[in-house]
Amino acid sequence: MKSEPSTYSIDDLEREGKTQWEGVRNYQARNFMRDEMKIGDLVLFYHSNTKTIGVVGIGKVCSEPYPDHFAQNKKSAYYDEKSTKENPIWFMVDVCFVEKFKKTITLSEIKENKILKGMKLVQKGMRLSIQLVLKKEYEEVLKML
DNA sequence: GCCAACGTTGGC
DNA sequence: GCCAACGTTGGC
Repeated sequence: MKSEPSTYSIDDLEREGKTQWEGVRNYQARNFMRDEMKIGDLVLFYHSNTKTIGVVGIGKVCSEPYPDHFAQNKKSAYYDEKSTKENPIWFMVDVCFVEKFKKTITLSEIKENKILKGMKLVQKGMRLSIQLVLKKEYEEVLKML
C-alpha cells in the first residue's frame, strides 16, 4: 500500500497503531481492497513521492472492508457526491502497525533485484496505490533488509 | 518543477 | 463507442 509520507507515513502509523485507509478513489484499488483483503493480511508499507522512495515497514489489515464514509463528508478532500450512505461507492479497511524497518528498501533496489522483476510495483506505468504482492515477492523484499 | 503514463469526463 | 481534453500519480 502506497502513501505519501507528507500525508501519512509509517511513523504516523507507528504512533497511532492503527489507521483508516480512507481516500482510495480508484476502482481497481477499491476492488482489490473490497474483494480481496482479509483480516490478518500483511501489507508492505510504501512511501511514494518523497526523497527516499520505497518500502519502509509492515502493516496488517485489521478490519473487514467497510464503506469509506469520508466520501459523504462535504468537508473532506475525499468527498464524492455520487457516493451515498445507501449506495456507497468507496470502501476502506483499517491498517494496523506491525513493524518499521531500520532502513528503507528503496525502489531502485527493488528494480535491481531480478527475483522481483515481476512485482506489480516495477511494471511500466503501474501507478495503483494498492497492489497485490505475491508471497514469494513479500519474502524476497524482507530478505533485502 | 517537469513530464510520461494512466484514469476520467463529456461532447459528438 | 470514440477520443480529445483534462486531472492525477509519482519517479526523476
